[in-house]
Amino acid sequence: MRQTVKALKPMIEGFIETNGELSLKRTLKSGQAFRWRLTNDGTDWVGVVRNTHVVQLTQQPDGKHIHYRVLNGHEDNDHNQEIKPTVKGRKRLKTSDESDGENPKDQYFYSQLISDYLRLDVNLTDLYDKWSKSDDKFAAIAVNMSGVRVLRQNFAETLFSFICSSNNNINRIEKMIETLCQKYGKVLYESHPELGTIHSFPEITRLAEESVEPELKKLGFGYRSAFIHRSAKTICDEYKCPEKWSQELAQMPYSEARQALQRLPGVGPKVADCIALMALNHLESVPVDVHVFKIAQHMYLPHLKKNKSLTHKSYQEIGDFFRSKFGPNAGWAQAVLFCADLKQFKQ
DNA sequence: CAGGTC
DNA sequence: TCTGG
Repeated sequence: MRQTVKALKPMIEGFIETNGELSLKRTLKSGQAFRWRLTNDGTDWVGVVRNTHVVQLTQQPDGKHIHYRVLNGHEDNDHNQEIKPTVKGRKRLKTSDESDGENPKDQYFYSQLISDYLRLDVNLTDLYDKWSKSDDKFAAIAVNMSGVRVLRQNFAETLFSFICSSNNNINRIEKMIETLCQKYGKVLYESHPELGTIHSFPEITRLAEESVEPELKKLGFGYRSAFIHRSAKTICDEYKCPEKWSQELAQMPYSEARQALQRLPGVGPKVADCIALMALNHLESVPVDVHVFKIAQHMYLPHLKKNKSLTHKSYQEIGDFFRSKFGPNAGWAQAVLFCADLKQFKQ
């Protein structure tokens, strides 16, 4: 019964093996996702996976496992019909009164969900080795920058998050996205002791409503207010089913997807590349921001030092250089170098 | 000046 | 160019 499930507040948790190939801090707090928060005196990360599941992740002392806990129930969960709240203790054995197969099935579902989000299927050791062999500079940086992963994120959240990112800093981007979720998202989890009520990211159809632009202006979104509303409206008008469109963009060749994305207001080359890399599985996409521009100038392409700012031509040149150096997953290599360049990860 | 875009 | 440090 649904009421029973709600009342019992199912607690699903377990461990996922990472083979030492995941740094939660470097992955969740390196500016690709903006909604993960450190809680419990700096030990646990809390965020939203697949825009439905409020998940708490903890890096284990052995460095080779993460513990996960799904904090919210199963309202609006269309993946499973009914899940019995059988998991309480860690690695608890099944008791005789529990029906066979239910508990492992749930754990499998959630560990798969989280592993998919973190792209744990990708062997990061192999990638780091390959990139280090083809570039000494990368190798020198990578030894102190292990476990940087490119997340597999939602399309809509990535799109509107990076529209907000233009000419902006990470702190303010996080605040703006939180505002979007609180104002237009649905409640996923109520009254977290440190984070308060946790909301989903808004539906595109919600952001397409006429009232959104003036409301966002009032909330301090500046010129991004119009970009957000007009992009949402364009998607709803032209593509009807946003989910289907994102699947089509993922199927297209990278350059075509990039071109299609740039038809949206507020989406230029850099934002389009972020979406392609983080939400459409186009791992050859190399978003070139000021950080990557400086990295390219100092480490690889010294002739660009004469350029004061990024031009269309130098943008293309840097992306092509990364792809020629690091291959089909160049965007991921860029993410590692970018992470190393952020203030918070220096030394 | 901050992870650009029109 | 919006806006906050």
